[in-house]
Amino acid sequence: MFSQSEENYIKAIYHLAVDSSVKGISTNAIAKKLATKASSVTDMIKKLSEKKVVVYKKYQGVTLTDFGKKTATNIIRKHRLWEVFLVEKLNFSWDEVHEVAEQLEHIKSPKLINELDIFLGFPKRDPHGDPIPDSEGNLQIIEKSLLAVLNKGEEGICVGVDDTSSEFLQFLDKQGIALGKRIKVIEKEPFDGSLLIQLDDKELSISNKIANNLYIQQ
Amino acid sequence: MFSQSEENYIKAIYHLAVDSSVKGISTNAIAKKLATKASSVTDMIKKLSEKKVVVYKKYQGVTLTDFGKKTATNIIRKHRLWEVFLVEKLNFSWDEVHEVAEQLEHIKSPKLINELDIFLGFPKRDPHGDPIPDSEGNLQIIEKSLLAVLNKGEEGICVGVDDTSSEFLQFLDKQGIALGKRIKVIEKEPFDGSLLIQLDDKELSISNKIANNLYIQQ
DNA sequence: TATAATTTTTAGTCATGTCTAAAAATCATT
DNA sequence: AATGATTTTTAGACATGACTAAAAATTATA
Repeated sequence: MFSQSEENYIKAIYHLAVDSSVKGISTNAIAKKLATKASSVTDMIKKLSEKKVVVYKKYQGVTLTDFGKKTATNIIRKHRLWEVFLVEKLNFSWDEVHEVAEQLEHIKSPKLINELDIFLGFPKRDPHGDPIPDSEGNLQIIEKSLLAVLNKGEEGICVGVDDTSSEFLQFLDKQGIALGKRIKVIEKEPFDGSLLIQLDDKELSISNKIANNLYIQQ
Repeated sequence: MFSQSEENYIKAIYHLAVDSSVKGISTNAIAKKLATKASSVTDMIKKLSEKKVVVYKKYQGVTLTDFGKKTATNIIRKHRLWEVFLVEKLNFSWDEVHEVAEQLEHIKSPKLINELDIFLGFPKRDPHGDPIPDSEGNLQIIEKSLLAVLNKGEEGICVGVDDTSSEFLQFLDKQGIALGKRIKVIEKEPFDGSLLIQLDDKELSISNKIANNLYIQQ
């Protein structure tokens, strides 16, 4: 069993490893992600290393063991299932769920999470479009691309977001952009990278920054 | 905001105060309830006293302030709503809910608990028959009596249990005794206080110990 | 390849919440 | 009221997880 603190470190290391694709995750990167100090990270890493969650060599960064990865995906599974519950059953909007799911993900009860999965009908994605690992910790990989890489005339379905800040998610709500929506690139502005897109029956101009935070499945 | 530990102490003091009806709750009683040592209790009590949750005078025991009582009923509200959720939505049996609800009750999110209340249809009782406080912390008092005090020929509806141990609850399940069931006393055995009761269409003999842990509404 | 800059680790401290052992206060008994 | 038993508190220690400041190692730069 892991403490909440340990679980937060495991999750942070997993996420950093996934989207940095570097072997060793640096102490500083973890510290930044968890808004803590590098010295605290070193301490925790030593403990996680003793518990066989990570492989650690001084000054070399850390890597999750298979056991560590499994632990991480289990926490992520819980986090994402709770997010689905909050949005679908308790009327949370997608920008409100994260903070509460951060707490709920630490509840210890295998029965709880499996029954929740059943109750929700085995959802495959969380409200931000991220895949939910199965109870074995397997996570389906989704081929997706940033809206920003589409060329004029191409289109796709909105399947996820990169940035999950409240500001961004509320902006998307306001513009009517949601998971499952079909988006077509009408025009690409070379000057600032902004896009003119078609959404439902209306045309909409969105900045390059927005287009770099929206995932599309073609 | 209170830590989980603080919340557990507040809840323990509240429960002890309710069913002991003595002014000051003793250090030893709290220690026993929380399976901790008296010295730890003294330490925590000092902290809670500084936070205006309890009134404390050395060697005199503690009493919850109004603020403390409100805090306690709020935690109990969360605990019992989660119990309802687990039983009604996630197929938990009433002897399985306590441990998980002990964890869930510490989740901090007013929206979460109010939406959960709505989602469950504003339940008035938890799976053990205990009343659920409203969002103001008000708790309806239910006039109920122990099955053991009924006389021969009297009857009532099962509205709650005193003992909530797995053994007891599983025993009740096995015997077909559940909340809402009508129970009639057919015979009272003076020798050992056991009862012959009518439940549905069958007669059943139960011990005095059982009868002293079942609440009836006449 | 030295030196500077950065990163990482170590050493020591602190807060929380626990414990044991001993001292102090209260309660019970005669 | 005095003695003994019990309860409660105090004092000091420990584990967890955080921090600061300084030392050590690595990386970057000249």
